[in-house]
Amino acid sequence: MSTFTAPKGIPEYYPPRSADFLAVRDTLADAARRAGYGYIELPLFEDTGLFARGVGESTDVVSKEMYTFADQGGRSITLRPEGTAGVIRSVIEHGLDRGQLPLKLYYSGAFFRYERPQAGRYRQLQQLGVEAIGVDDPALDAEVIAVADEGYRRLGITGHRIELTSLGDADCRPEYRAKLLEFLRGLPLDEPTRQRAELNPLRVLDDKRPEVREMLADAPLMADHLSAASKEHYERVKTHLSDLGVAFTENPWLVRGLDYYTKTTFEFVHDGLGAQSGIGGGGRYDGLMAELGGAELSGIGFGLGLDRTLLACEAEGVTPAGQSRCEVYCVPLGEAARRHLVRVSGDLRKSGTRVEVAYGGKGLKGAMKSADRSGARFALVVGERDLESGTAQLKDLSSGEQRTVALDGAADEVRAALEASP
RNA sequence: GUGGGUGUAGCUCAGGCGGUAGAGCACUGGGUUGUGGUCCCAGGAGUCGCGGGUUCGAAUCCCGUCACUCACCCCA
Repeated sequence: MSTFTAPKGIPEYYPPRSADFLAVRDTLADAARRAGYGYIELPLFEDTGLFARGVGESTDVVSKEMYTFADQGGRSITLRPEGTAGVIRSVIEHGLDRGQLPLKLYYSGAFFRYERPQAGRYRQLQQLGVEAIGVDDPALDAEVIAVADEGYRRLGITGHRIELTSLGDADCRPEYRAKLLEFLRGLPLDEPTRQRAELNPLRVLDDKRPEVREMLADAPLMADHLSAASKEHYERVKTHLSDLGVAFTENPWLVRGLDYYTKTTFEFVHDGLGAQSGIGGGGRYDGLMAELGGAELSGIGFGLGLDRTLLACEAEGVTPAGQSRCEVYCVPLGEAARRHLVRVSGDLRKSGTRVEVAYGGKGLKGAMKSADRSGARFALVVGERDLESGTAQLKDLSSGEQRTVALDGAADEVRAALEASP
């Protein structure tokens, strides 16, 4: 065992798996870009107050899961536990909402939560998120959900499902919330759950313990208490999703851990990751912008867990990283041959060909083995006899066929061979 | 914060009635003086998590400790 180990609960990705991880990020980002979302790069840490205010003091995330510390100047700093608060802060700070709306942004990177790690749950997690700000149009809600669905589709996974509900708005939520709280107070709940109910009764609905679920069977649901406007909004989201061909299931028990969500709320779930089945989630937030000192604008967005999405891919046997790392593997025998092949490899790379060279004192047999493992389609071999005749051996690694080509035109021969057999 | 499981080679693991370690994969070399994928042979590689105890002797039994892991709460 080495002297130093990685901090607890942090996944590390290295070859070959890191290629799939990168492909997950790239593919999901591509889906966002194709729908018109522009990239925003944000700090990994913010003023602690931003999350306390934006995410909500009553959430577990803020109350017990934040990495908070004082910097050299005595400021209270927190490693970001989620993405939306930072995006909104930046939008307000730079007046990004003063142009055409909706403002459509996406971000990707690391987030931090101090929790006990388990399968698919890490202290440093990777997310890709999207925010569409300034327009409260149900069609936009549908677009956001469709972007995630499209990303998953492009990755090649099929085992995910979309759970959808509405959390209501400022007109109907308070009334429902009071009703739910009243119901919960009549239940023989344990003390921590009781406290959670007082803080935010909605979150109790998410409890997974069977005995609690049983007690909750007759709980009042938001879906039955939506205002006319909220209901209309929700119905139109569903209609647009159907028009987009995005399948979803309604789950009236769905609640989210972050306080700012209103109206449309959704979660992407996948079986086969272990107990943590959520691979992404999001929703609309009506009051967040104003809460953080901005205009009275609503927004909608999602956060997709890259680590968990990779696990989902692996559970389905999907490998997002398509192309092999190498197309041509150069095998020089001796220093003189190496000099020629290094030159050829440079030539090939300049034209965009993925090429590797056998370095060090590797024997021919060992070099050919490396060629095989590299996934290359061709090996280009140059030895003493080739140098004398100014030739190289171009071998097709799948068929085993080998032919002699001129060393001078080797790069062109390789390019032609790659074109001829795609 | 609570509960279960596991710590032996780079990786996945076997061994475990106490007698100072094994397999497969990977890596290196050879069988093939210049040709990979299959096969055969050989090689390098481990303070058996750490500390203490019992014992002539501990990877094995006992105690402690740390780490990892799964699950609860909660979340991506």
